[in-house]
Amino acid sequence: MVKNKEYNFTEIEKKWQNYWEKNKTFKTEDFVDKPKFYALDMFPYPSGSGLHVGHPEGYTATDITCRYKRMQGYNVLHPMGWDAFGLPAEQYAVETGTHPSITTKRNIEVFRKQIKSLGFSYDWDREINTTDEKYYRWTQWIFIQLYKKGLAYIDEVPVNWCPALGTVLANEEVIDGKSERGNHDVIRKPMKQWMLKITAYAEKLLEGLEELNWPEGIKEMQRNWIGKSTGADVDFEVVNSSEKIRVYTTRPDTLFGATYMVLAPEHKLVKKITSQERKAEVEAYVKHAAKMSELERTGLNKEKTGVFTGAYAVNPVNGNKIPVWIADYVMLSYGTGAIMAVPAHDTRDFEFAKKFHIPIICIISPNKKEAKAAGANIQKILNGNECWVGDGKMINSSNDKGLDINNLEVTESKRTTIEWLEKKGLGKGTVNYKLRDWLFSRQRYWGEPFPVIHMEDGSIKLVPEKDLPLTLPNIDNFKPSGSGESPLANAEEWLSYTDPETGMRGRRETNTMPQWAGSCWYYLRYIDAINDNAAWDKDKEKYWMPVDLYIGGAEHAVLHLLYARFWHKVLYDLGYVSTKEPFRKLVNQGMILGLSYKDKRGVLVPADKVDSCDGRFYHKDTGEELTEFPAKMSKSLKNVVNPDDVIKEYGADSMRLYEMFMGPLEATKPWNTAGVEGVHRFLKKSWKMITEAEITNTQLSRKQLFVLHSTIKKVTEDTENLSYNTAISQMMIFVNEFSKNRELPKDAAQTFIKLLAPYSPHIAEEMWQILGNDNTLAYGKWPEFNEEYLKEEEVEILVQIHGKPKARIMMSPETKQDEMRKIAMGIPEVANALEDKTVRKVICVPGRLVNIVAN
RNA sequence: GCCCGGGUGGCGGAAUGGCAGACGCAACGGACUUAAAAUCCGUUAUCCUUUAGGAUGUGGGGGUUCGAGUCCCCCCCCGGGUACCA
Repeated sequence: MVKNKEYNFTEIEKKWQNYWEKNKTFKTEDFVDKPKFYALDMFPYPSGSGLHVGHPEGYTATDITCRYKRMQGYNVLHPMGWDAFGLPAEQYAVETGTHPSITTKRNIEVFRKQIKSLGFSYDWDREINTTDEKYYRWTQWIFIQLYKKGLAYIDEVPVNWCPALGTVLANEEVIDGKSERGNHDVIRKPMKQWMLKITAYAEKLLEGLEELNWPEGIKEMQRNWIGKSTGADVDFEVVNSSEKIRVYTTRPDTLFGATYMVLAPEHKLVKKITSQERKAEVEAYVKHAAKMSELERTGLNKEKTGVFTGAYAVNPVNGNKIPVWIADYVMLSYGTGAIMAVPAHDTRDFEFAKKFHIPIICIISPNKKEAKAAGANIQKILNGNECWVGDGKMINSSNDKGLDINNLEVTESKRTTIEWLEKKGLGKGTVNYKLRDWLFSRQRYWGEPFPVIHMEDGSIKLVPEKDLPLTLPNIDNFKPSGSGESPLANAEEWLSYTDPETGMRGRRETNTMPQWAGSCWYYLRYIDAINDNAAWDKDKEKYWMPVDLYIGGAEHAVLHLLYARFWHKVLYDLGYVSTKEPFRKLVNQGMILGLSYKDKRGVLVPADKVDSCDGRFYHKDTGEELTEFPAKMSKSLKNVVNPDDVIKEYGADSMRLYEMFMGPLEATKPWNTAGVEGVHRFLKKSWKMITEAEITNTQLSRKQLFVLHSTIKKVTEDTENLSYNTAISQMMIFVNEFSKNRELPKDAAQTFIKLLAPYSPHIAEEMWQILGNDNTLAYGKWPEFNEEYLKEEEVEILVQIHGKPKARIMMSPETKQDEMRKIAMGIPEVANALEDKTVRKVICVPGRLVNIVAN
């Protein structure tokens, strides 16, 4: 046994990382006869700036759980890969001419090295890379399956076109209608784009959420994104015209209050119904609206605008002639692109009607209680001078054609109105979703090419599956083509195609797929990462799916998770996967902030300008006292923490431990390097406890048994619940207790090492070896606790009078309530306090307290 | 505006409706040392009080309860998401 060795973490960590790699300790076999556990990390985009401390947070969490599960006898799948297509590499290529594949390869190498230095137990044989043609071959294959199922189509969709840059920009590259780079004008230009019909799965995506063990907040965000609403389509006849305007409304009950209509400026009826004298004004407005981006139309302009078309329509419930307007607050893309406006009961319509002096007719008498709570003036509402969107009873709502909903509540009147509309053939009940089809093409080089050829007769030909992958041509000019097409439009040779059978010529699709594509199914490829015959083996899929634990950032709450669920559901319907949902349990790790400093005026001070002394902070130059506060890590604040530096100074084990000890996994929390010091001290103390104590075979004291078994219990339960921070606290308590003595019972030592192993695996392996074991601890048996040792003979019971602590007394936790009461009343202090008082009630909680109510 | 989180010591945080502040950081005192670092021991919510003790205390206000950080109602503040979705 090697004794009194210093805790040389650098050496120990290198030694065990080499050992695991050489022995393929974490290579995962399929079909092992053990319960399976699939833990997935959201794979990173390998950026040029390397890993930041946010990445290892989630990775450490899954790694702890995986190591813990292995020790509990699970067959664990824990893979890692690279989401490596994307804009930054392409922009770098435009600037420097370096091919994105070179940048990507280099960045991946840095990322891999950094991730490996943390000692994660990934099965590196399953590493994937979305830019590898052996991978994207199958991304293309899935696209073909989507296409064949009728879920992929081409549509003319407006894109952010920047004439000055000659390129199409992503939404995030456009700021206030100008390009982020160069501040050039950006206009919306329609282009032919691939769309995926995610709307066909809206209902399934909504229903599927029910069965998932996901944070309620994320599920709610997805529900809102899908945005299901029920209502009715209603037809309004246009006066002096054969046209009808169809509107979608969630409030068919308010038809009697509809005093005007609004069409989206792009609505196809606008041209047909506009009167001669209004034509010029309407056209000008349409032109103006077309220039604005959707964000400008919706987000920024609070003030309502619109113009009257000169046309009138007939309200189907009462025959009233109502004016038809156009306004940009109505979107073509939602519902039917036209609305009936009920200004008395819709805030947007109310604002609009006020501005343009359109009549406002109240048809709901507000629920008095609700109106009072909302601070509404009922009289003003009834007069049409205030808007009421709450509940109430219908008024002024009957006609002579058999519809009378007066005095009905909202729900009932909706139902009655829809029935009446359907009977008269004027409308029908419908369901609508906010969810829109997914714009699936990008005018970029660095993405998956579509396996599609546009033939000269206008037809679309798919690249035969056997000819996949369709690889990216090797080009050297990554500048945009100038036409709005991707740089692929310059790859003449690659573009042209001649059908080998018919001789017909065609041109390849120049769009590429968005970054989402590769990440939509990567969890399936890990299952069978090097299969050249199929995207994955169905039996392996059955064995491993679904993912049991998926950890990643909340920024992917909606899009990535919704898109991946969509593809998964399609693959399920096609019989390629066996589960309806891919990710059973989802956890979002919180953001890690840096510590920042500001002076009294609130001016931020970069961290390298700050001196600290006695727990206070001062400006290096001015000496002014500063306040410390958490803020997002940024280069300008100089508060970015690099994991490499932390590992160099404290080791990977300390880094892992601190990432988890900071607070709950889901919480946003500030990084404080002093905290790393704390957990590092704990590891040093553990090391000393094991290496310096005399390891004996002596019996544990009762107290030691209690601490040992409470520690097993707490670490087991907390690890199970992903409450890693409190598990670590308990291990600290253990070490504090057991390092008091010179002697350390071997059982306790070995048990502790096992509990620590998932958290700080390198030091655990080393200490395990020091105790004379020669196998890796990776598959060691997880300790179990014995309830017997958790029982205490005597516990301190609190005696309260009126809920105020009065005395404390030791007794067995088994003591019966009557007995507790008797003992408590017998305490002199208590008896004194109770003199000349009548005891009204005594509450006895065994093992806890006695509360005496007296007066 | 709406939706989702969250407000607990100097700081990160802990607490099945049952003694608020576990564990860690920082600070202070002490031991060891020629000294420092490291290590070890102790103190540390606030206020009053010499001690003993007392009062206050989980963003604010009400409520339920013998008992509320925890449950209910109202309000304030911070973070994130989203935006005229008819």
